[in-house]
Amino acid sequence: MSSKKRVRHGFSGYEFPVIPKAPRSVRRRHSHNNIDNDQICAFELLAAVAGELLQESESSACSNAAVGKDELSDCREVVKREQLKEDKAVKSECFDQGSCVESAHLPEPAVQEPNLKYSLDKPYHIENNIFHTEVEGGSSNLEDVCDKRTDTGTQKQLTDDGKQTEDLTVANSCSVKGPIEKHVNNNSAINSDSSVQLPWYRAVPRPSFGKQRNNVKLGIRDDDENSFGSYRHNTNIRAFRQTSRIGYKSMRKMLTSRRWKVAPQLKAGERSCSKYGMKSFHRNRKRVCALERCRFEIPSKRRKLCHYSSVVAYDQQANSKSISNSPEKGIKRDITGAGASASVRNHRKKDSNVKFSIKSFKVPELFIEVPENETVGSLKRTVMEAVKTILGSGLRVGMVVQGKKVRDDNKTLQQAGISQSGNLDTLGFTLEPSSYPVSPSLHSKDLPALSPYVADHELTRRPPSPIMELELPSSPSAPSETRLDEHDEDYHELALSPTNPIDPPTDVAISGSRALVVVSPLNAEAHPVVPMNPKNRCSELSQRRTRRPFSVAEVEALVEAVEQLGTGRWRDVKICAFEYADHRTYVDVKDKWKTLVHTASIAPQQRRGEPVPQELLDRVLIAHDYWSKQHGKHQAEPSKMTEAQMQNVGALENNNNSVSMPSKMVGSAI
DNA sequence: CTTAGGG
DNA sequence: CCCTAAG
Repeated sequence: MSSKKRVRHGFSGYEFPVIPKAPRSVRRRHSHNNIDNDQICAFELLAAVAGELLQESESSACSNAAVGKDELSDCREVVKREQLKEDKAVKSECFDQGSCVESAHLPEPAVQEPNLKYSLDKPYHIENNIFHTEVEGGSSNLEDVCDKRTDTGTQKQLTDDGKQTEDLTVANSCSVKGPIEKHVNNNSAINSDSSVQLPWYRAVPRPSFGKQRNNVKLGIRDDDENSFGSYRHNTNIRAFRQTSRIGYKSMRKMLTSRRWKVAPQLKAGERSCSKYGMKSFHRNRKRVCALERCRFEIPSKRRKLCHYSSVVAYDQQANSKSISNSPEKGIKRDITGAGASASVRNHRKKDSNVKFSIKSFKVPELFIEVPENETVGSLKRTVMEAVKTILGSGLRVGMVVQGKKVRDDNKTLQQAGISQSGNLDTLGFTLEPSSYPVSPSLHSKDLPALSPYVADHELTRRPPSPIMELELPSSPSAPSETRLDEHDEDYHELALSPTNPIDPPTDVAISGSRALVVVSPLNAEAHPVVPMNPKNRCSELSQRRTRRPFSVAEVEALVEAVEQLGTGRWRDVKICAFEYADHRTYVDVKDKWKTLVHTASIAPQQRRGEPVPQELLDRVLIAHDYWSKQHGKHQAEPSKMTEAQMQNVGALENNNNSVSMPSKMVGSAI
């Protein structure tokens, strides 16, 4: 553990941020009371949750438990073989799509200890992915594994640490989803085949330097757009740029592109897996292992969706089911006549019951760090601790209907849009830290990331040091928070938007988040595990980014930037005017300019939203006009509007090259 | 990745 | 704001 500390410090300035940036919208830190998890059997907890949700379910846990074991076992075998066979292709595939998913399927909540342990041990991504087929033993060193990986030659050359990381990254690309879906209790309208499912974790060792190279950081997190992969690319590609802070977003796109490039490489048959595979999987209740899982992800560009628990609706009669809330749109519809599946019959509360089964819950993301020379066995234990921690630290259930969080607990299901009419396929559940005070208003805010772990993702824009330090497991309650706050302010969106008051503090959440750092007291080798708060992304869904109207100040900054840079260099304009406003991308800026031009050209009565001073609009038109002409003409010199031009109250309709600008002062902005 | 435009 | 074709 002490080594951890050392390492983190080692990653000073030169290092990259530890945690990827958060989704564009909804960036918040979350609290997570460090309810000194009394080792609450996570699964018991889940069982409880499931129990609540399953209105009439008389758990068929016992049976499931037994079944689960077998299936897991089988699945694992299959995975292994499959991986051996299709190794390479799949690996890159999975990686490219950025969804190195791995999930440990934990049998039904009521599972007994032995089984529990078993299932946890087996399907771990670490084993199935990182170590792939080359490592069997539980005592191998991560380092060794790395070497082996690179030796296979299937990955990129090991030229430096970064590369090595990549290798590892690629290696752990496959996922396993061992669906355990045994419906034992046929009498129950609601089949509680619930199972705990770890997210499609992906473990990505972080690059390291010099002495620190002995540590491997595994960002094990919920498969999502915010991948360490993104982070890594980001740093590699743009580290040299001051503007790397916006890299995340860019990367996201890049990854998307890569995914698309990969998809076509699949064989026709494989490609269709996304639908066919899933379909058959759910329909036939067959096991789906790593490879398939990977493929499912490929066509999906909907990664933004969180991994909600899968909900299966049942039609007691037909015994048909449909999985719902599949992150992958398109799949969901294919499953079956989803509507029918939710139909309810013969019930006392005639036609008013909603029946469904929660197939599985996904565990929030985890952040793990272990030394490179860590043993596999130890890492497994670490992960186990992480799981236990996250499950035992207090969870509550969140519900999502049609992509939206249902926060009002007082609503009836009907009011929430849940009825037996068949829309259950839009229903999803999430597990969230129960200590986190949900505030709808706060949720959509773009809060500064104060906590390295919970805030996750958004940190790429900041120097890494503070993050590193905060990872110190030994300082869960350290004053680091304050530091972060201060630090954050420096990097937070500049005071460019007076209309965007500093987001309300979320003390509870913030302070609580730090408690996420957990040091297992049970295992000497255990390492700090930090469950990443799932809330962030889960609440975000795949919705478009939250709308952020440009404030007048921002508009002014934009206008000024355009006046100087022109309308063809949006990236520069963005950097110039919104350097610290991470939520503004150059595309946003460009779009805004577009609308500004439009706004400026229409009657004031037709304008909507916060009125923009006519003065600014005038400047918009002028600048727009100016740059338009510049382009058509001698584009030899990308000259910016000179002072002279700006000072000149010239005619906008100049035919010749001498386009001039009015006397609006450029430097008066802000 | 950036731009430029349509949606 | 999103998505994408182009560059």
